[in-house]
Amino acid sequence: MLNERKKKILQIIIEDYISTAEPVGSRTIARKHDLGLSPATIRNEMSDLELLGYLEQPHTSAGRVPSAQAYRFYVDSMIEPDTLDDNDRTLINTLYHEQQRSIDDIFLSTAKILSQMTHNVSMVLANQHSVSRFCYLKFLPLDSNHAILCIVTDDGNVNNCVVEIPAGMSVKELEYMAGRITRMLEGKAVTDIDKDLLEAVQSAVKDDRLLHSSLLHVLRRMTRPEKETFFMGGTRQLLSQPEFRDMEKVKNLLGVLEEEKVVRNILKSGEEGDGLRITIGSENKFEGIQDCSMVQATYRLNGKIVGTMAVLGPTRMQYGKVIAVMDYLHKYLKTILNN
Amino acid sequence: MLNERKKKILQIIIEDYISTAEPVGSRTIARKHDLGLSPATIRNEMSDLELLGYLEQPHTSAGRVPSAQAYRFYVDSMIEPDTLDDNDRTLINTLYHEQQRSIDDIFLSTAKILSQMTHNVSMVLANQHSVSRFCYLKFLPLDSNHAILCIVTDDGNVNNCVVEIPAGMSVKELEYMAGRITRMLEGKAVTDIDKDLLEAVQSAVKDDRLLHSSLLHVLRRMTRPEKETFFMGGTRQLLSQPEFRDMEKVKNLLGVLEEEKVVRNILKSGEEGDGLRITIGSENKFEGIQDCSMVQATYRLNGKIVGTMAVLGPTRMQYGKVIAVMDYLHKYLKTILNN
DNA sequence: GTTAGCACTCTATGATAACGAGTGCTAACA
DNA sequence: TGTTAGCACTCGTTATCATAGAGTGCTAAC
Repeated sequence: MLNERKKKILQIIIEDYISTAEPVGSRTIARKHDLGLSPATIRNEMSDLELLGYLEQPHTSAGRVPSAQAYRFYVDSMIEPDTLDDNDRTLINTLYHEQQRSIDDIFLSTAKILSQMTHNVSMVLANQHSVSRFCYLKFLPLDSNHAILCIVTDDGNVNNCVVEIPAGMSVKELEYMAGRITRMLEGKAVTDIDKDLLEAVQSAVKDDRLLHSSLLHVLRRMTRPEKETFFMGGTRQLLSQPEFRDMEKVKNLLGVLEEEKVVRNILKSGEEGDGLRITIGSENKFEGIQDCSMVQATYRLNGKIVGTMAVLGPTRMQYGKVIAVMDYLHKYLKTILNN
Repeated sequence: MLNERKKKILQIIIEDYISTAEPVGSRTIARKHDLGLSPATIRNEMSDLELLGYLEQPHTSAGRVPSAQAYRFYVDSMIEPDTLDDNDRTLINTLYHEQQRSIDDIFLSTAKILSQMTHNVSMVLANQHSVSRFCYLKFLPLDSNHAILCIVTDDGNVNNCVVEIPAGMSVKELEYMAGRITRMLEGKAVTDIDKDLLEAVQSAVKDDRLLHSSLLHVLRRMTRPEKETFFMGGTRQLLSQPEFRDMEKVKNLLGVLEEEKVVRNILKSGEEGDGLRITIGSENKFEGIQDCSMVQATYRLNGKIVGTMAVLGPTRMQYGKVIAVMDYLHKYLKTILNN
């Protein structure tokens, strides 16, 4: 375990590096902070810290830079979340009140705030349907041989699909079939679709193949991940970060971020954890973002995931600030979502 | 008017610059192309072309670079669209057949192809509803005091919104009201909503304010631009272009592209023109993309706009190739959309 | 255990020179 | 009169070199 002095020095190095992006040297530390220690002493401590794996040297005559291990230690045991100052708070409030028509607008604002305040890429994934339940299935007439298959959920959503009315089938029969299927699905959560249920439904319409495939199509669409709204913003902010002065790095990262499916997966995989989840550098399993850090928060309503948001940036990230902003947004979202 | 020789030389310079991104000098031209002219003669012609506004010199001892005016002339009077080679054709076919479930998938593929084949940013805006017409309005029951207001259009779409059932209103009354409104809207195109119509509808429900505002909300949502699906891709490709080696430029452009609304506007404003529309450099009215060129194609079905796609890149763009790809995609989309 | 001192390392910076591609001009040529 | 060879000149790029500055590690003294 590190003694107090080593801890203190490590913390100074990390925080200095986070704010300047320059390797930190012993002289600088001695000058800037009144530790009552000479550069030489600090040098010795730094040498130890390097051996222990907390620091790295870009080259012999540069200062030292925190390792991923150092950030992990920092985040786990010595970080104290910033408190947002008044500027930040009013900025958040302004951005939120710009327009707050739909849920989507709210999440869009959230993403904007996140990237604007942390100068990193922000991502928000909102799973609006995770808590909804089936109400009933109904056919709405369209023209002489088409109808609209509608599945209504208790949150008031209508999932629909045009179907061809099987030749020789009367409206009555169609209604009867809708009633049968309704009874099977009624009250079930959309996330609870499973093989058994699908098979049961299949049996109810097995005499008509077209109808069956349409029905499955709607059911599947209701639960498939693309149904979740997704926002991302702030790629521009990244370019201002000194670590991305190298074009190759930017290209790599943008390549990943451009693939919406990949990003969705990254977010999905981080949902399991409860509350805040911080992934540093190579702790991340996904290719292309392994020299980045990610701070992710998942929101639950009655235990079910309703959304997740994340900030992605260089490992040299203002963890304290990011955590503070996320905390604040969390509370905000909670009250909004409860209405 | 330029004489043939000047034209020829201008064309060589433009095409050379497009492929190399380096200023073109008289010696290079003489060496690469067998014009039967010495560098000195070419130099004289280039000097003339510069005076006429077709060429620019980055600095005295560099070669010359085509001006926006030159590109305009090139595009208007001397370009011959490339023909796609077999590689390109099979690449397109492969990408299209990856998955073609929904209309959205098709447009997504289109955007991907565009950016991949032209190495530029691609944007696609699909207005799926522009040709649809009202069928009827219906209330679906939800719970004891809520219903779902549904507006069905003849393309089989259901636009819905949860409404509170006014206290003391019976199901019968609700159905009667739905009937009245249906008769007003029946057969009208969604794009034909105007003030008069809205006022007429208002009178039908004026005794209930909540219902009225919900109804307006749905009607408005059906026509508002955000309803149009939008895709963009290929920002990564841009970074490979030598003109974007300068970080500031990249930041500016990304800043614009990140604002989905702005990009939608840019696309919208180019829809008026028929067929292909090419905007070069400062011909573009939008800030931030004024040193870019844009090639845009708008698709119509029965005279109504159903979608528009565009390629955005540096003014030094392979216009011939871009046009060829767009032409090919146009035909492809036409046949698909007709089903 | 702490610190001053010193030699050493390595990057960044700036100056200088050489190079090369290109231009414009002039004079000669067909 | 249009074309071309020749030449001086310009200017960005590249290479080389010296220097300054920040930092390190080690040793010896406090």
